[in-house]
Amino acid sequence: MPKRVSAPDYCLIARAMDVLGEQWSMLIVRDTFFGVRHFDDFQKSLGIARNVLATRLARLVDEGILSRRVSEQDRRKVEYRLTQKGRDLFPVIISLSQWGARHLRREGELPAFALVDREAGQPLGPVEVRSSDGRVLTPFDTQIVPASGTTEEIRAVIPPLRKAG
Amino acid sequence: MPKRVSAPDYCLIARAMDVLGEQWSMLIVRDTFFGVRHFDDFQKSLGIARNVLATRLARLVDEGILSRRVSEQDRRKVEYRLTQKGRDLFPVIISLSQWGARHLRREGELPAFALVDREAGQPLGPVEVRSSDGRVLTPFDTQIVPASGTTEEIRAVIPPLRKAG
DNA sequence: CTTGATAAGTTCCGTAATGCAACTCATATC
DNA sequence: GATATGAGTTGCATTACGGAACTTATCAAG
Repeated sequence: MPKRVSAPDYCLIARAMDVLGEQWSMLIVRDTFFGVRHFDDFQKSLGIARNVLATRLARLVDEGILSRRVSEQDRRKVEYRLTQKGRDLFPVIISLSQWGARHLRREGELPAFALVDREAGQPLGPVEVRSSDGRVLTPFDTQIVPASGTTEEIRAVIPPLRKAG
Repeated sequence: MPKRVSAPDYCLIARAMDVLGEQWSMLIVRDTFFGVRHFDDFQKSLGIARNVLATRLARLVDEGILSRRVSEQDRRKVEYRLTQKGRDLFPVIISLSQWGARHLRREGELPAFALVDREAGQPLGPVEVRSSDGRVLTPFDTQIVPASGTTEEIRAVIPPLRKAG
């Protein structure tokens, strides 16, 4: 019975982090995006303890992010794959990786691998937050509102963020 | 001296999760996006233990994601704010929240709050991964390549992902 | 200028999670 | 049959977390 991190009752980010915020979970998902399928490969790729890996994989399967199936060709092997729910984490993984590339790269360091668009063979564009009509938004361009309000009510509720800081 | 989760030496996602994968860190960042500034407010909002909160805030400041300054008006108060590095997590936070909205909402459940575009008062569009020329990409439309290769070399390196599964 | 309240942490300690190595168990290979 | 492989378990030492009480600095009131 794993300890749950927060009170994920109201906020969807909290609820998402309840699963993905467990140590190693996001990196296991990343590995599956990059084609890792098998227990021992995850273990070697991440250097994670085997018991913890077993716990994490079970949870990710339980949450419907990964599927688990025994290989037909070799019934010793178990294959973990992303479900659609798991694949929908694509923007999360890519935006994390792009944030890392912008802010965590040591001076002069070049990445060993890149993810490219298969069609053009080009690097991906930056993942951006947009309005429903396509304008790129910064945090300052957004505000939180009670979800039940109408648009008119909405604009009055929360004072604009100030850029001070 | 906090324990570091993985070997964050090569992969930028691993390095990002070295900070943000610590329990609570992402939720602290989320709170700052939504205007939380003060120690006790984080504590009440998250229900986190005070010692752990102190550790997390110190680490986030140390990593340059949050800034810490003593209030001019009341020198008892300390203000934590997002730095530019922290604000650049916007797409990560929003894509996480959208993933949660798609996959973690209980039946019939409506969110209490929504983030809207300030100008139009409308909900945000979905955060998407795009090619450099703007096409929306799924995981199947991408592949990993050694970063030093040319475009021509690149396309031969890794066999296309199969949609089987 | 003492008293009381507030804000931001710290300290202490019991409980829970992690890391590590060795072990099991089923299946495949020689 | 003997050995190897893959996917986990088990047991135990180490580390991190949760909770409550405590400290320190500052402010506001009388």
